[in-house]
Amino acid sequence: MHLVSRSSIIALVVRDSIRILQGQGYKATKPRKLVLEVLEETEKPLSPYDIKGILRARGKYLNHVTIYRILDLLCSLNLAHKMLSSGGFVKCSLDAIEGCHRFMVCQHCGAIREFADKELCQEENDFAQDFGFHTEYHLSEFSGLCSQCYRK
Amino acid sequence: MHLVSRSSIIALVVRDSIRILQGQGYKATKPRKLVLEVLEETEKPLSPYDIKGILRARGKYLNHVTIYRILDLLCSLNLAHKMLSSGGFVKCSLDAIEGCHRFMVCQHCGAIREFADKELCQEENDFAQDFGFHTEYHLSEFSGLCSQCYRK
DNA sequence: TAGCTAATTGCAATATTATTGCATTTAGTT
DNA sequence: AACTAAATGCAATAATATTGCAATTAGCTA
Repeated sequence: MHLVSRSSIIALVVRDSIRILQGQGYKATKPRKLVLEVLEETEKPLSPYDIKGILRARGKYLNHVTIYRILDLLCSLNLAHKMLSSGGFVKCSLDAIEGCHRFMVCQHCGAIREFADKELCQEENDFAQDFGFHTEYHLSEFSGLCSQCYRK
Repeated sequence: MHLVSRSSIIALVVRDSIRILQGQGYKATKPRKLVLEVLEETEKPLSPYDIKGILRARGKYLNHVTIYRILDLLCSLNLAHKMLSSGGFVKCSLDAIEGCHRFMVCQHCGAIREFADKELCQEENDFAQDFGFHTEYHLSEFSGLCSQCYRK
């Protein structure tokens, strides 16, 4: 039961991200909106050329250089992340805890989900601290099966 | 105070890794020993071409294709890992817990260290389980400053 | 709303990284 | 020493990433 449509959620999240960009002095350009939309819709790690292909299939053309630069920007602002497993990029959830990003990647359907957990995050930081290591940010990637794929 | 020399430790670790390879039916070839040595000595994430360069500087030549294939093999056996931050490869410590690898990467000196912690690992898996996610393995990467670089 | 300007994008050229099929070599065995 | 499957090297190619500069555009300002 959905109270709001998927597409309206996407539009909302994209708008939020754009607002963050603007808040940092970056412009709300068409290419940036397009890349954010694709990342938000797809929910799977995408390479720059994946994104280019998806957009082209919709009749939208973006130069690959532009996509590289947009992804760099999004990552620098923690609005996107580069995944280890695939090398692809994913959109971060906006409520992710600063400096701590935890992803689960389903080996079967490829879907990724991001989770924020303050406690676990703190514990990990403490753990590092015990080794005299001062953590700036950390990234955790789980690989396995999501609940739906596990049942099959 | 070192009771054993650094180089003898490296030799030992390399030999252990080679033994694991042989145990799985893979041959103990010169190129594989060379790549393992470099990874073990360097303690920093290295790209295939980094490895090629280091070896060439020592008068050893390996084709880059060979290095790619060796790194693939090592990763598939959990003897090496590809790091998120740099995309470079690092040697895994042999005592790392099955399915759970935790690295700390110093942003200043670039050194990486792997840590195994059964409890933290279990906690993370439980956390995933709560979301209905069944973890096959996970990888955690801390980025920050090591104790030495922090003091400066 | 037109015009201005810095930021952003597109383009072309190039560099870097990765992959493939096949001939040659080598480790581990007999 | 000879054999054989496995591993490496080579050449060609594909895919991915980067750079400098010209053209365009978003967000201002008048």
